[in-house]
Amino acid sequence: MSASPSVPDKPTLDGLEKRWAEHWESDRTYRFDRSKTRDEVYSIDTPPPTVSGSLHVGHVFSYTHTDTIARFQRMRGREVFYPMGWDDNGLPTERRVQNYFGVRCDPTLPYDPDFELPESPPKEPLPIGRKNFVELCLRLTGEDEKAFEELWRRLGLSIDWSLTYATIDARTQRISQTAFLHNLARGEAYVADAPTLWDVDFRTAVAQAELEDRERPGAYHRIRFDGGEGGIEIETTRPELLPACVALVAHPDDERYQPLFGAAATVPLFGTRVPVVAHELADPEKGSGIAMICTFGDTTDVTWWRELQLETRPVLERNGRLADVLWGTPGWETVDAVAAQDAYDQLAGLTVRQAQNKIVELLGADGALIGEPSPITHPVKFYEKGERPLEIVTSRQWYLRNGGRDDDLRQALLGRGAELRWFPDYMRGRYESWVGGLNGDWLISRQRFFGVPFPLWYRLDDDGNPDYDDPIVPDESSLPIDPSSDVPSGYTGDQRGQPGGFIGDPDVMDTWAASSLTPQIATGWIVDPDLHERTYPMDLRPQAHEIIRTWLFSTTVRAHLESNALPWRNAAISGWVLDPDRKKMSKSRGNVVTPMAMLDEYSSDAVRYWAASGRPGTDTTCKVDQMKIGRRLAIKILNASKFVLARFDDDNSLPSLDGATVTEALDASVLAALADLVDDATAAFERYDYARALERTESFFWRFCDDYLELVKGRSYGAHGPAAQQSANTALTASLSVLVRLFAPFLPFASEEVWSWWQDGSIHRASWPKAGELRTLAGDAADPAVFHTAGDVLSGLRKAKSEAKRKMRTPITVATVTDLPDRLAHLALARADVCEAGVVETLETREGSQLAVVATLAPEDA
RNA sequence: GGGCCGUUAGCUCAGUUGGCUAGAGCACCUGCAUGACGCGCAGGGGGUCAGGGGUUCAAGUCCCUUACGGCCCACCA
Repeated sequence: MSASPSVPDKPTLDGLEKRWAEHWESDRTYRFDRSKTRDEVYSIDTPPPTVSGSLHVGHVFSYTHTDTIARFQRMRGREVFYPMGWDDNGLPTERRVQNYFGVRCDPTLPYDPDFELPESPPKEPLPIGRKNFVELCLRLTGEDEKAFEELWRRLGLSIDWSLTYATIDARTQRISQTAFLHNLARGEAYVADAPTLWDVDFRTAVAQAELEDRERPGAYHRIRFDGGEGGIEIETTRPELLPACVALVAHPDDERYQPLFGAAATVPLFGTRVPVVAHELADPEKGSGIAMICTFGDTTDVTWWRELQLETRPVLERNGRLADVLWGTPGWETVDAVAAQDAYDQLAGLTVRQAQNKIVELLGADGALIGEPSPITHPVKFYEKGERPLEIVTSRQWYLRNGGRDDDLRQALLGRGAELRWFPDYMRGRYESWVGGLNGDWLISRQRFFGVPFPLWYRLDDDGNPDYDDPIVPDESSLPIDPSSDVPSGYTGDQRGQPGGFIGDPDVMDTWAASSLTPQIATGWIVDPDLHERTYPMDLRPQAHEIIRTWLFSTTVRAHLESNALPWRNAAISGWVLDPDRKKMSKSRGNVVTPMAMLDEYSSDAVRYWAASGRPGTDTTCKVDQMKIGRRLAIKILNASKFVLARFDDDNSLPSLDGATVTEALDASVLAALADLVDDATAAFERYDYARALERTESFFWRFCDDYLELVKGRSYGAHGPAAQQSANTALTASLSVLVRLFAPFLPFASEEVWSWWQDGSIHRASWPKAGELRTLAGDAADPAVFHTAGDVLSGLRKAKSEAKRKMRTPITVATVTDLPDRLAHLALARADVCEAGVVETLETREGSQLAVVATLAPEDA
């Protein structure tokens, strides 16, 4: 502590971010000390933001929450391991690269090391090889990542930037491929040729976790099949799949259809003979009570097809159009191949939507359509990033066991959810309902390009057909590899694609398959065992609630399979930021404010204040009012600190707190109240309730300024002699030190600024305040009630002046305070300060049932 | 269909084991140049704690129920 603080004449928030961000960087304030051992470390599994565009205010919100926790733990003495990652692989980046550069990936093309982009983007997308495409992805994400880092530094995240990773970098690829090969060796990863949900625009399979329902218009079409007595009428929303019909199904107990079970019906237009079957998933209440099963209209069709062992008649191609079909050939038997072909040829090549219109026309002409289609709206499954409804196609895909088809594993993973500490606790329910509702294993392969390749090759037989059952696996020490350019040992490059040679697996892993390993990636599993040992398993997974079913669950799966343990102990789930007010989104006020613009306008501390006011797990609206309040709070801290410190100069130096005592009851009281605050804020932080810690601290701080500073102002300048002055100054400096440290996790810039006026080193490496030390300084007799009572009485005195519309320094000739005896006793202990602050000449007290203040003001004159 | 969260002042929200007369900020109104702060200070008005029922000496707080808002899961012919 320096003897005379250097306080600026006009404290300001302007320029603090830039100045302190540079200091923290050059001083390595947030650099992780890797000599620390696991028990001394607090490690955070930072969510890697998707790098495909820009960060929005929602990112600022949740990353601030984590940063307050990081700063709290650092001040408590833990060595905080707080890396940043970039989620740059995956579809969003691919889509952006295609649009930005005017290219498309054609994985059959070879790598062109001399490739250069044309001067201007070509009209037709330029086909380029996978490696060239990936290089463009890296170029674009590299630029975004720079902008992201700048924003995070400006916001004041206490990240150690030397630890940054990306989900496409070599380390991630090596770890992802290694983990996959372990899964494969243990039988947890397997390949299957099966119906899967398919996005026809992205032309890739998608996983259950990436689905969402959207309400879409549709229509029930009532269609008559020949069969039974007078035909069988079904209702369907997908008449275009009629050529793919393989059976009709009704509930086994449905008396209307029991006579038909085992009989055959004839599909209109196409003349296919299909069986009538029974299954309990058929709902007698729905439609006509009997449904057609197609390969495949929805996931229930898949269930029926599998459980009833029905035929397969796929009509949909992977591009979402109806395939060519030769009727009368095996699998496409019909009572009239010419008529079937005639009808079908009008559908082939059409999109689903076009085919639906056409078939309605054909059915109408045929007489098989009963009545008009009746419009409905119904939920339809979409890929969360997709634009057209998902279809179901049969394809060869990699799966990872996640409990969806194995109850023992499902129970084990539910157990992991129970073991994890959730903040807020009710978020655990989302995990449980998701795991409980899984209906299949995790489909991890994607027919895309910018991702981690499957590290596998397949042998080609003499006819050039691949053997998928016995892949060629690389040595782990050679990872990462790209099977589309690397060659398996024992082969030469010119054997690629040749009979007797090999091919590489063409797919990449789902983006979640890489990001499910962030705890391993961040801590250097297999690539940096020393770091891993010091930081894993991690302490905290902070994330938003909508990715519990994806990121949180998949990370739990990977750690459970690899290490048979949780990857972290705590999960802090943050809410979302809602649009400020849709109605007010007018052009006048430039509604879509970028985070950087908000930081510019209100200051980083102000924006952090808004973010930290959002309680854990709670969705919060983006309120600039709240930022203004934060800005005022930060300015108030500067000014109050200036007030406290400005009285100390070379002649009147800062009191040392070592061995100091306070002699005045009011001073002891405020320190005791402050000790309670420290307990409260610490307990709140320990349960990840940063919002409560902030609210309590803020609330105390305003009362501290309004009441305590006013009460001791005169005394601290010597109005009651040197001993009383010393007591005030000791309490003032101790309080300031504690309050600024309590604010440090929230307002890192203003608190660091204030700290620098009178302390050495960064406040962010200073120790978190200790209630016990405050209580020792306050002494055993200290009672927070003295401060509270004195403040209440002072308010009463002010009220008298305010109601008389007189200035606050107006003298009061006689003040009479009525109150309960014990409160009068408290008042007596602070009597001189109350009179000083209220400018009271004579103070009389009377016992009563509650506080009342009557004041006679000095006459008004010139 | 199953479950979770919420509903407190005009607005945004505190109110943790039930306990004096339900709080804060914003907005509004009235004042005030005061040894830091006018981006300030002092004060004021404003609430049937969503509705109903119950437990209790005592309920914003616990239980039941209804309504509304949001979310998760399941179903989706």
